[in-house]
Amino acid sequence: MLYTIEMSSQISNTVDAVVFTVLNDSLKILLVQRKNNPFKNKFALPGGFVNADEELEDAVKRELEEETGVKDVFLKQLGTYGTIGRDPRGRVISNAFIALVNPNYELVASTDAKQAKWFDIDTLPNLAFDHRKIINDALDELKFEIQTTNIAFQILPKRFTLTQLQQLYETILDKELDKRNFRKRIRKLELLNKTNQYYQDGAHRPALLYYFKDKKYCSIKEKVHVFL
Amino acid sequence: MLYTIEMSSQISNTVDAVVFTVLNDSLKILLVQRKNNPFKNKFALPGGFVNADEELEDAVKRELEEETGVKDVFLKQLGTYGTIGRDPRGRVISNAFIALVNPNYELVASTDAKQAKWFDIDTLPNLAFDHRKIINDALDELKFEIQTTNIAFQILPKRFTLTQLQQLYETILDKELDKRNFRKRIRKLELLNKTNQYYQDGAHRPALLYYFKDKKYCSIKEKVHVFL
DNA sequence: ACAAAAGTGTTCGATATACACCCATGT
DNA sequence: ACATGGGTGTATATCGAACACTTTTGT
Repeated sequence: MLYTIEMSSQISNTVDAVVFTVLNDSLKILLVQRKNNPFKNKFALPGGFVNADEELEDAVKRELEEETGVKDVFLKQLGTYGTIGRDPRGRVISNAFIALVNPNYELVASTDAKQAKWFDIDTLPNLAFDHRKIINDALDELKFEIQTTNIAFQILPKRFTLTQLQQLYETILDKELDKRNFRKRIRKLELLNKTNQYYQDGAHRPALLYYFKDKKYCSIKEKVHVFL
Repeated sequence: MLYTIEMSSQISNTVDAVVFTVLNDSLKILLVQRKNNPFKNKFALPGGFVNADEELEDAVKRELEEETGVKDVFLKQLGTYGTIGRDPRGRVISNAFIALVNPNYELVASTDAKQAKWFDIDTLPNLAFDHRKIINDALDELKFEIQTTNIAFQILPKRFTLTQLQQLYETILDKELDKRNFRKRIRKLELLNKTNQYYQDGAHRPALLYYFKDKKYCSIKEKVHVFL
C-alpha cells in the first residue's frame, strides 16, 4: 500500500553537533567558520541538511566528519530548535546533538567550512543562527550527563588515572572537588575497574590506572536520587 | 538578502502530543482513533503536520485542540522521533511534546479523528506508528518532571489540598508515599503557598487549601541533588 | 460515640561535606 | 633531603525512611 504526503510545508531539516572537549583544564567547543552565506565567515556549530534517506544520527555523524574530521563518536540527542526566523534561508528545523570527545583529532577543512577549531567556552566568538542558545542548553545538559552517564569514556584514554577523571569533572562542572569524596562517590557508581598497571609522569608516586567497564554509553539516571 | 534552499530532501515534519491526566487514581493518556490510512481505525497520539509558517509549539497546540478539544495547556518538548520507516507515507520526523492536564475537558471528534478518549496507561490498545515507544519515553519524563518542576499546576484546581497533591504524585509515580515525609519535602521545595481557606468534603476535619506560587512552568532542577 | 480524613515529630540509618597526613618516586 | 602528586579515613551535619497518635468534623 502506498501513501502520499502533500508537501504543503516547505520545511528543511538540519542537524547540529555541539562537540565538547577538555584541553589544558579548560572546556572547549568545536566550531567551524562558514564559507558561504548566510553568516558567511561567522563561526557556527558543525552541521547541515539531513538527507531524506538518512537517519538523524547518521546525518549528524556525516556532517561532523565532513566538516571537522571528528568521527566515530557517540552523539546524544539534545533537542529541536525550530523557531521561525532562526535561519534567514527559510524554515529550518534543527536537531541538536551533543558529544564529548578527546582533543586529539586532526581537525580538517571542508567545502562548506574553513578549518575547524576548538574554542574556549568562556571566549566564544559571535555565532551564526541561534547556535549560542543551543550551546548554552548543551552545556547544562553536559553537566547533567557527566554525572549520570559514563559519557566520559569517550574523552579519556582507555586507561586513565582517577586524578585525570577528577580534573575532567572539575573542568566540566567548573567547580573544585574534594579528592577523597570524589573517589568515594566514583567507587560507589561502579562504572570503573582497576587495572594492575601504573602511570608514572613525574617525581612522585605513580598512579593506578582504571578503565570503564562499559565501552558504550549507559545511563545511571536510576541512581540519581530525585525526591520521592 | 535572500537565500534559497534546494529542497533536495522530501522530509515531512509532524508534532505529537502525549497528554496525561489522572482520573480515579489512575494515570491516563489521551488518544484519538484515526479516520484515515495509514493505520486507519488504530489509536494514535493526537498530532499532525507542521505548517511552514508555524512554530512547533503552536502546531502541537493547534492539532491537540482540533483533534481532542484540549487547549490552553503547557506542552514541553520531549524529543524527536525520526527513524526511517516509522511512517509508511515516507520520511516523517515527529517532535513529541508532553503535557499534564486536568481531566475535565470536553473531548471532541474531528475530521481526522473520531472521538478522543482517555486510556488507562496499563491497558493501552495497539497504537499507530511508533507511538508506543514515544509514550514509554514520555512516561519516564513525566515522572522526572513531576519531581523537578511545578508541572502539576496544570492538572490541579487553583486551590487544592496536600492530600490531593499527594494522590497525584502517587498515581504518577505508581508508588505509595508517606504522608509526613511527603509534606516535609513539598514544604522544602517552596513551590506552594497556603491560603486561609479550608476544603470540607465529608465527616472529618477540613483540609487547608494551597496554591502554586508560580502559575507558569518552572523547573527546580537545580535543587535536584545529583552527585558532585 | 464513632468513623474518617487532616495534621504533626522523632528516631535511625545513610549520605554529603569538611578536613590532614603518609606514600612512592625523581632529582 | 626535598619536592611532587598519589592515596587514604574519620567526624559532623544533613537528608531519607520508617513509624502512631491527636484533631476536627458529620452523623
